[in-house]
Amino acid sequence: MEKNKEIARIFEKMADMLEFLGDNPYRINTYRRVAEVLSELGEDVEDLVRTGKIHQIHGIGESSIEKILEYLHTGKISLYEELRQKVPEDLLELLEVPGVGIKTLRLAYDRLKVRSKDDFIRAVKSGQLAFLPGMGEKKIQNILRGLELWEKSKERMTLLQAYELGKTLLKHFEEVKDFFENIQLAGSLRRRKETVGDIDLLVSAEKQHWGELHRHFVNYPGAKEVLLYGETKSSIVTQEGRQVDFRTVEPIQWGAALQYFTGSKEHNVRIRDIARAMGLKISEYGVFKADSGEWIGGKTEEEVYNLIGMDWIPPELRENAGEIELALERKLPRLVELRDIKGDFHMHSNWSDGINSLEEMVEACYRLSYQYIVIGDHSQSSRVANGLDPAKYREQFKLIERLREHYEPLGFYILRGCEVDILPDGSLDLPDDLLEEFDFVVASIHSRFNQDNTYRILKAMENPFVNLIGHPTGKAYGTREGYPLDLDKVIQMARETNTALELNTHRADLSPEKVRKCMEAGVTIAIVTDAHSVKHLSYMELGVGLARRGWAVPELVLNTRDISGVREFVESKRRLMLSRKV
DNA sequence: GCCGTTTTCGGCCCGACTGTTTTCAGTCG
Repeated sequence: MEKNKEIARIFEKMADMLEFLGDNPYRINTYRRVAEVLSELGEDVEDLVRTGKIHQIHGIGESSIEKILEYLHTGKISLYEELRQKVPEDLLELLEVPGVGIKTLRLAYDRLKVRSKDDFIRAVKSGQLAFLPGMGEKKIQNILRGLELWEKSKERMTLLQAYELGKTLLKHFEEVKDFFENIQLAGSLRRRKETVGDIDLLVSAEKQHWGELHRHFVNYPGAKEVLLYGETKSSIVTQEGRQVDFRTVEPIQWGAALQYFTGSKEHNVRIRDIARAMGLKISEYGVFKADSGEWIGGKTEEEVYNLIGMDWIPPELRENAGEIELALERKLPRLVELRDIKGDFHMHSNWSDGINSLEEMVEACYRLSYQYIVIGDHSQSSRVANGLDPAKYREQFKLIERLREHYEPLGFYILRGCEVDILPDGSLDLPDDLLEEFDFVVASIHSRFNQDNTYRILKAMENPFVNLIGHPTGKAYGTREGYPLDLDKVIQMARETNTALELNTHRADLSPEKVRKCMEAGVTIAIVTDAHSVKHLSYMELGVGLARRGWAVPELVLNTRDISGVREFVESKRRLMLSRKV
């Protein structure tokens, strides 16, 4: 799948370069679309070429196939090489900076002879850019703030990026699986922190294989640079500029090492304190008696925790935020687990802005052994997302009806759903008589964030047919802060109206702290992928991790209910709200 | 550059917000 990513990246860059040169916007758009399709494709592009299936991929035409073939044969795309002669590639990296677009870069290029990233940053900071037309005080401030944010976002990756990179690394080690016993991603990725600084990869193996394992690690195809290459510890920097630390330990040290490298630091400090008070010493090599230095355990994490008189603590809770006290009392809650999840409530098909067809999404969820799914395409006012009008939804109902005939006998239920826009005044983008026909309704704010968002969401929750508020705070990982909102009021209303709040894996919204607030208030959450392709469906595991980080228990996670439980959830709200009306 | 039960040529990329403006350009989702 590495090739898919490489080619997608080149198409993305070509689109940027063509835009810089003022090329046909539709052509540019097409290149972006090709990049998107390639990176979301569930199959290896080389396989698709071999089987000829590449010709059936929607959005990739003859001209693009030619370029793909050229790349597969020669490792290059001549158009890209030509463009690199005309456009300073390095400058275009700044498109990632919020508030900086292609026109601004072009303007600086033409008028200030800016040719590189550093040139541009200098031009902003020295005040030169401010002399150009359309560049007022506020715009300059905006760009400066954008640059700051951009620098910061480069330091840490989002959990999603870390997760993907981690999975690729694990796959890389499958080739040498005979040489080790255990392998795990540790660190903040294992704790499911929303942002991750670097990746920690830990392996237990017999000492004689360590050399081979480290050699395999530094030969990871995605490595750009080897920082460190030793017998127990090696580090690389990936193409994307991410550091990965790799460590080998002996099988008998596995639990202690995993505990040590998972952190957090604050958690481990407390753990070692408690051990010391018991006359013990914990290190990455095991648990020892402090006086004699005798090894007494550490093969598993459970053993480490049990030896100091507490229950094993789920990694997501290891922040010294009350988990240690509860583990000592053996009163930790039973957190939601991936195997509890029986369905997904929020996903898109190519009826709106998804990549895959509805049929493909359905089949993929069936294969995940879910019991039910909700198709939730965008509603009409989300024009960018190609939102559906009532007639389109009714057309989709017919398709769902047909699919049900096949899947329901297999015990798999397709629920009619939508992601309906909450309009600026808090009303919904679809009429009640249509909403009533859905089996499950997600309502979200997508635009006009400067309105009274709290009021909008409260009002939406009063609708008897709205079951879930989509990405309730508007936050998206490190990149977007979220709109102004009184979440406490939203939580209170959610409880009063039997409405669930969404934990959106795609955006990491709700954040774990906010999940915890919901749990304390007894409000039900739903963990959803908001999948726009088949591939995204697999991120459920991450969503569960984020929920666990928010101390989520299965009783308050809607996806742990079976189909009749979900139907009861929907029905009970309708009954409740209608009874209030009379 | 891609696509097609209204089209094999002519659509596709819409609308809000912000900041710079006095009628609009750039960015973003």
